[in-house]
Parts: sequence; structure tokens; C-alpha cells
Amino acid sequence: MSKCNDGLMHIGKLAKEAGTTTRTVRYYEEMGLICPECRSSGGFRCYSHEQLARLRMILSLKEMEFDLEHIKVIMGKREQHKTAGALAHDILEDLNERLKEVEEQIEHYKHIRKTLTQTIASICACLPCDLRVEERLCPACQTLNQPTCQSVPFFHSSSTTETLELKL
Amino acid sequence: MSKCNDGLMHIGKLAKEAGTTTRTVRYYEEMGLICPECRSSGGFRCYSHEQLARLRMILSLKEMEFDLEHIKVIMGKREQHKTAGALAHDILEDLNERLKEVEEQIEHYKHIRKTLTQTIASICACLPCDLRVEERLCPACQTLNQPTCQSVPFFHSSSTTETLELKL
DNA sequence: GCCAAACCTTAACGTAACGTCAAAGTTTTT
DNA sequence: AAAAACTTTGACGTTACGTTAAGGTTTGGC
Repeated sequence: MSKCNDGLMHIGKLAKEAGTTTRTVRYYEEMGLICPECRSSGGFRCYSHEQLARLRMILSLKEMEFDLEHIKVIMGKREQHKTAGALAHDILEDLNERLKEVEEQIEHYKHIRKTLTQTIASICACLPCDLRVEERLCPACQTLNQPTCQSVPFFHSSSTTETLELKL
Repeated sequence: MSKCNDGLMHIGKLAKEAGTTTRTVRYYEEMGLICPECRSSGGFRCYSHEQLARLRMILSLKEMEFDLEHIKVIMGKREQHKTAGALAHDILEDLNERLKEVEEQIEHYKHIRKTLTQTIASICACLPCDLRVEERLCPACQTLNQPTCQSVPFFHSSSTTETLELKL
């Protein structure tokens, strides 16, 4: 009865099973990452369970934030090696490279966290300031041995090279 | 002699002083973040040192990865408060909110680092495998009590909900 | 077998923050 | 004055889809 038997499924089922959207699946097809086993007589895409597994692998790689071009390359590697060991070796390069990048991201965000924290601490000192925003000299800042709020960058870390040019 | 005296500068100088590009400055102008003091007779944008300070502040906020719409809002806050203290209070909200997001980013990348590391360890076990990539059963994997390389997801962390669907 | 609901198709515009030409006008230097 | 360096506006390209739009296809119920 059903036009989609044999364990084949249409794009909606495939997407739901993989935890993504139909738009994503179609986009991946456009990018050459995945393609349906066949089409129904009416033109619907039909996918097998193997396609589902492939889609899941693609999504796993995307969770690790590989870009689609890179994922395409990685997915192509299965056909380029004779043994599983050789394939593993090849893919490990990609994963290790990605690991490095992720660690750089962690350091990057730790760096901006530090800058943010310092800036917040610095600006907290201005909370009790009653001076008009337009005024040019802030005695409180001078007392605190900080740059004056109005005329120079609000926050200027002296210990490092970090500089946040916030003018209140 | 020069058409750009009075300490005014053209867009190239401004951009270089602020450590960015002319394209960026023009884009920020389009977005309503900054605008030149005046134009030369020939139509060149001319900027003052105050504009430079403003651009630097914008770029500082961008380093903290605020999006431009948010930066626009923040830059507009200077005119909305009477005292420096009130302004500081307002801006601190943005900074604290951003700090939270940054900390979430750090956690996010730590999470994918963990997943990546586990995946790498798992795949390393396949390095000595001489089976053809097309084969379906891998005795080595079974010995190691891991899912077989070919027929099921390569890596499947049992201790957490993390699952990487990598099929070699 | 028919109808409605649910699903699918392709096409195309929108997103964020610029990079990168292109073709032509302006300023500065020689 | 000519050449070098700079600037102008305009417009397309980027990434990974989300979101309509207008119209076919399947499916389930009766």
C-alpha cells in the first residue's frame, strides 16, 4: 500500500530520526554530502537506514564543529583506504587538528573572560559617581588612581597589553 | 595645503589608527554606529580624534564579541543617563550578561574537547587493524569489548549521553 | 473512491560582518 | 603636470541553514 516500503523512509522521518530538519538534509544534498537512495514515483526522496547512519555521522562531525567542506573531505576518506587502520590513522589527523583548535577556542574565551572581569571590576568603581556624564574631570577616579572617566578610556589594564577602550 | 588639516583624518588613517579596515568603518557607518565629522570637497570622509576614540570603543566591545546591534544599543546609552554612576550601572548589566555567555562558551568547548578526546582514544584502538574497510566484523573490536567498527557507530560512550556516530 | 490532513517539491530571499573586486573620482607626492 | 596612493559607491560572495510561498503527493479515514 505505502509507496515507501522496504524500510525506506521519506525525508521527514529521516530528519526526525537523526534529530535534524528536512531543510538541513536537503542542504547537505546540495553540498554533495548525502543523497537519497531513490525517489518515489511522485518525486519524494527515499532513504535507507544506511543513509540514516551516514547522516548521523555527518551530524556528529558537525557537533565537533567541523565545517561542511571538511566533513565532505572526511566522509570521502572511507573510499581512499584499504585497511581500517590506515583509515583510522588518516581520520585521527583531522580529529587531533580539530582538538587543537578547540583548545585554542577555550583559551580565546578564557582571555575575553579575563578582560571582561577586569573591566567589570573597574567600572564598579564608578557606581557611586554622581558626576554628569558630560563632565570632563572625575576626582573620584583620580583618587582611585584610575584614568578619568570622561577624557580617557574608561578601563585601561596596566599590567598587561589588554586595553578596553570604554568611555563612560 | 592638505585638504585634511585640523587634525582631521581620512578613512584610511582612521582605520589604521584603530587597527581595522576601511571596509569595516564604512560598514559601521551603514549600520549607524559611527559617522564622519564631515566630508572633503571631493567627498572623502573626514574624522576627528573623538571619532577615533568612539571607533576604538566599538572595536573593544566587538573584541568581547558583542554583536553590532547590541553595540549600537550600548553606544546609545551614554545619552540616556544623567550621572556616570547610572550609566555604569546600566552598562554593567550588559557586561555581566556577556560574561555569563562567555562562560557558557567555555563550558561548551570543554564539552566538545572531552568528546573529541574520547573519540580519539577510541579510534586509536583501530590503528593496528588490518581488516578491509568494507568488512563487516572486526574481531579486534570485539576483543576490546567495543562495538565493531563497520556495522555500528564507531564510538559510543557508555558512561554519558554523548554519542559520536563515526563509522569507519 | 474520495477528501482532508499531513507531507513533500523546488525556488528564492534573509541572516552577520565584513572581504574582495570593479570602475571611476580625489589627493598627495614627485 | 603626471603618477602614485587614496577614496568613492556599488555589488556580489561567504556559512549553514530558517523561513515563507505556491503548488504537487501520500496517507488515513470514511
